[in-house]
Amino acid sequence: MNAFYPKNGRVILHVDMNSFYASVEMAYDPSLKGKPLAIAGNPKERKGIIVTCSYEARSFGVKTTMPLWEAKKLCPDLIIMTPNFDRYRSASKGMFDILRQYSHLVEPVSIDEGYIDITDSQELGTPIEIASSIQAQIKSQLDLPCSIGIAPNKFLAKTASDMKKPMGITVLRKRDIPARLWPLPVIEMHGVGAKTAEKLKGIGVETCKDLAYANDIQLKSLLGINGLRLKEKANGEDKRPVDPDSIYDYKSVGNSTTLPRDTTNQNDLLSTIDKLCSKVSARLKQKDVVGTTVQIMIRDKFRKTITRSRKVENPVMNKEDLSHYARELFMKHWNGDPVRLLGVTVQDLLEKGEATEQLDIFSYEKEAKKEPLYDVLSQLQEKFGKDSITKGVKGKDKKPIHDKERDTSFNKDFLRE
DNA sequence: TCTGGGGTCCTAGGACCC
DNA sequence: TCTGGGGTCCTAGGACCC
Repeated sequence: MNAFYPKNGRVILHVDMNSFYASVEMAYDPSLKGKPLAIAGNPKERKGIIVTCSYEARSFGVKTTMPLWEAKKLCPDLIIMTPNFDRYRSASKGMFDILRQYSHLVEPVSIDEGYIDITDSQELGTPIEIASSIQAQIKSQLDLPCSIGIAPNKFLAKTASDMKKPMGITVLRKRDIPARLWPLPVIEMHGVGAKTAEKLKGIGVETCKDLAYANDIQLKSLLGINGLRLKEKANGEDKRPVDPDSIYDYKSVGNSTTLPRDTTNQNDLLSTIDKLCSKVSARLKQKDVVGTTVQIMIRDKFRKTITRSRKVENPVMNKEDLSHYARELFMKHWNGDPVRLLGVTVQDLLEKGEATEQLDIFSYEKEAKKEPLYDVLSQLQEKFGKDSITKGVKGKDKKPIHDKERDTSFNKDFLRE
């Protein structure tokens, strides 16, 4: 029995890579080390915002999501690179491979951060020894810095990893909460943004301590179920398990793009929709999933954004079907104003195997008639009623799609750190 | 001369059903 | 002749995160 582990309860680490994209570029080209570096999109395509920047750049006041021109004003010597996602994905895989050497309970939450449940890893050392070893290994093998939080649950571990950057290791125990969590303003909490912080201020809640003692009824009416969850977290309570399979549980797959300039040209807009559909379709195929809801997104020059979606009778995966629905939605809902951004997303995903299984009982018709599946299905729907066909592929009959054969590589394609 | 792109989760109203 | 109380599904929007 290791005295550093609790008799009951868990030990969770949260590993957070420091300014990940910028650090990967520095590892790739060490001459960049020590210099103000930013990863940003191309301003000529109106994508010139800072995605990540090095600590040297941050010392000039450069921040994530800041427009490039503003960053340059603050830091004229800023080195700017466009993202190399393949490098980041590969570094990410290396990082998670290292984490899995310490426990099989590793849950990636984004390309550059994840949780590890080391409750049953006592033979490897104390929690601090394990964290130090992970940090040292990531540094020596990948030349990348990270911060690690050690705590009895995910929320506290995440909070702890934020407390010391870069290359920090921070323990946050239950008994540390009054001194270390409660003084923080609520906006520092994971899950509290500007809007929620403003609402909370309205009922006199400004610090995490205020939140920890806030009135349940008031919180519920102000923020819904999330208000009560936030209060639990402010009290250091969080029962969510570390789930290694959560990355296989896709809810939606989508792509969007800001156009080089606002346009009302219908041909250009439709061909952009087609391109987005091709990308989404390729990703659906790669994940081997289909979806039953198609959604488009249209943003205008005032950045006002609308989404329009429809449930489709038959699961879509290929780009022709997807384009058909996406174009239809666009033509039905576009008001003719100049468009800044377009997006296409497929939701209500199912494993492809499962969806075809549901349809297999009708396959003799498909074979006999040699017609596209959707035509056959619409006929069957007329014959048997809508429910007889659609029930099996939607709603509660659907199984979550994480029962896949385990692929240990990190394959959720996040774009940002 | 501004504000990207990938997601998740929650809410709320209306349709519809029993 | 004026109307309840469940529930689910669909759609749209919003808050938040990295």
